[in-house]
Amino acid sequence: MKRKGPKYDKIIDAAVSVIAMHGYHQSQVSKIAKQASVADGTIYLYFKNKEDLLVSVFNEKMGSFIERTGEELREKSSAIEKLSTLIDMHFRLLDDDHELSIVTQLELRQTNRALRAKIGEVLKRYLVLIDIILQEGMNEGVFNQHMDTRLARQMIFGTIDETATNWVMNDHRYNLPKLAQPVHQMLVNGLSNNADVS
Amino acid sequence: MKRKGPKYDKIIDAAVSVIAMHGYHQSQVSKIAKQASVADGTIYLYFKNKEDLLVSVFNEKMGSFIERTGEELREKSSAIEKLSTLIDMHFRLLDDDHELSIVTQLELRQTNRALRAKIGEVLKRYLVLIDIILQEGMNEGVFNQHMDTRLARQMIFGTIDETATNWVMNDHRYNLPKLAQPVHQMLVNGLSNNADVS
Amino acid sequence: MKRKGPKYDKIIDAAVSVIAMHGYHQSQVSKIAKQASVADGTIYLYFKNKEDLLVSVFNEKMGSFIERTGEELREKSSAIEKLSTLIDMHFRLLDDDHELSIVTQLELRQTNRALRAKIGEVLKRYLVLIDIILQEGMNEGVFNQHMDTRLARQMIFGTIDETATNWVMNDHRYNLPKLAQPVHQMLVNGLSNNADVS
Amino acid sequence: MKRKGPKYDKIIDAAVSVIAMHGYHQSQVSKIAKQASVADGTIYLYFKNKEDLLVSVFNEKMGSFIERTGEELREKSSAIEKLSTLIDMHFRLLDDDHELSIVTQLELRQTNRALRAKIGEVLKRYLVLIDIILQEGMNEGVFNQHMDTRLARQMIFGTIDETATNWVMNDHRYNLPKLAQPVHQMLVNGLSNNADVS
DNA sequence: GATGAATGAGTTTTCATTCAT
DNA sequence: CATGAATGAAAACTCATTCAT
Repeated sequence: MKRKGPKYDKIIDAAVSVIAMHGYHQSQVSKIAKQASVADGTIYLYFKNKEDLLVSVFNEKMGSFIERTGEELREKSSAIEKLSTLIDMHFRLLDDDHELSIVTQLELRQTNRALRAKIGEVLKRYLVLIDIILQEGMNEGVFNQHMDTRLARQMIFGTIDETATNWVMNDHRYNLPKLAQPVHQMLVNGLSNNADVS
Repeated sequence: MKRKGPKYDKIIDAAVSVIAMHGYHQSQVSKIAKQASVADGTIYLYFKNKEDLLVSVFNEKMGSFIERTGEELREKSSAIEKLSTLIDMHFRLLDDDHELSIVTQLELRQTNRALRAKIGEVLKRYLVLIDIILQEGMNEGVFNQHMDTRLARQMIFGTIDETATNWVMNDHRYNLPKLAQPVHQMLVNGLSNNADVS
Repeated sequence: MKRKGPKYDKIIDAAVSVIAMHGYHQSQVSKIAKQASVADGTIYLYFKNKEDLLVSVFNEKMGSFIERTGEELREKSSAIEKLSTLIDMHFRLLDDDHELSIVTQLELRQTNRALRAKIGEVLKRYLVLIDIILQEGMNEGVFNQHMDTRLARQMIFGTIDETATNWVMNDHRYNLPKLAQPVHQMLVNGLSNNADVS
Repeated sequence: MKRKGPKYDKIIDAAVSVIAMHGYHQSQVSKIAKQASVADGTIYLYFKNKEDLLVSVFNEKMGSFIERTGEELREKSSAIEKLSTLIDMHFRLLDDDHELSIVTQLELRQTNRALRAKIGEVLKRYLVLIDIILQEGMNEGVFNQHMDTRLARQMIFGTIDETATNWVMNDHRYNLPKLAQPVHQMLVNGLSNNADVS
């Protein structure tokens, strides 16, 4: 099981392309192999099976993103800034690669529970970043110290994810990164009409 | 295509049961038929095809829920109360039928885009309810009058949905309806440490 | 098993219509029943099963034709005249009812061997008429007395049938009865350049 | 879609065998695959679908026959000889492969119109051979120059086909090739009692 | 007699994976 | 390392026929 090499990357990229173009259910291994200019059997030299390939797609693309995000966050001093950065980077990641956005927001969701469980494993590292921000904000005193952090995390992730998914389902018709700031503001201040804080 | 009768309901309920128990991809028509104690062919007297059955499952269960919710909201006088009611009813619907919650939060998502598009049609009527609440709250002056209502709707739905999905993925281990109040509070006031608590 | 009554005829006619319009493989019992304005089950009061219905269609339509032809032939005095009459009546039968021509020449052939065997039974009575003409012509001395009558019968029937089938496959675009005379001439004199013309 | 290779031929031959033995409607793909000693899926490496396989059966068997016949005819100098050769080769083809004769004369006819249309395409090349003979005979002056060549072609083909079909339906009980000469004689001279010419 | 709701057997085709070369 | 031909399991849907009313 080679996990590196030029063909490994070619297969990953081919998978994103094919899934984005033809949809998850029309993305046969043979189609991905042809797009990657390798033989069907070659895919099995690099991936245990199709599920492993799909998890790897998510892992490769999101894994490095999560790391970069973590690094970026460390450079910000306040929780408010960190949350803003997280949303901004998330939206820009998807805007920078529309194919990837289709794959992660739409296609990779129509998979069986086992695959989504493994994807969930990767996502956990992202959710940890959110938890850290929340904790920090509460320590700083800028976030409500009585809130349920699990709920807060679900609100943050659910809002970002729903916003991104709607953008993809609307064929990327509007500018997603521009929404980072208002989304951030809304998460921090909620719906209510209070004196602005952000 | 008979759309009523005792067998119609029996098949709908059997589909929910089978999908919740065995998962979407292991829910063959013959399995649903057996669970409903009808012949395979009988299903096709009531539904055009398997996709039609699945859409109908969602429609039957969510359609009446959306109506009931709309009626309930009309009895509440403020946007705050209405939002609170919406979240509460949503969580109680899922808590009242754990099988249904598995089906709507997990299994019915791993379907092709065509099916999800039809499910989306039904959901739109739910999102309209949210929009009405938002508009009302802005008119009342309790919601921020400068906010992007589309984003606000995505925050509300995304948060509710993510919260519900996490609850299902944690095997309904904790009490979901109890989360309605804190979720509502968080949506209204955001993460920030405001003095006031709605 | 009622073999008479107004519904019997209505079902037979409905079958011809439906088969001509939708083709053999799209002619379900329920479609024929609807066209005949009876319930599906009613068909089974008049016919043992679908095969029995189809054989009856052929029988009803061809049976009386064969009888009429036999009577007509008896009024002709020479074998030449009789052959001419046979071809003429055959072509006019099909021309008088285009739906029937589609059913007998195209649709009823794509059936299983059992059904075609039963249709063959009906046809035998027609072939007997041909045999009688041949025998008579040989006795009269106008037909070649050394010929194999089975072959002659196959030539006559094969030619008539092939001519009719081609006409149907060409959407009845030309006048079939007009071909009776030249077909007759060709069967009697063959391809060769004889001086005499019957 | 590989169209050559040893398995291609094995599948074609297996199809003829299975159809001849079990009949068209009892010739499932899996039965043909088993007979050919390949997996079911292998058939779809060589044929687009079952219909494509069946058309290919006809094409492979009749296509080369039509070519051989065309070549043979070119070596004959007179239309009379050519017609004689055509009939003779046709009957010998069927007599050489009884299984094939069952398939082409009986089983392949009980197919839907789409399939028969494609088979008709192949047959057209055979009918062209007949047309050439007819034209030549008319030019030579041995065939009636006033005859309708389309009718003549239908008489020739209808007679040959009907003769062959009857032979198959009589379980090949008599010698078909021996009938070539009398059939030829009858086509040329017709039924009438003229001085022999052939 | 007439109805029509219900039955349930039966088949083509796809595609992830293997393994001989 | 790489290939790609071959494998074979698995499932939605149709429709002739029945029988309780």
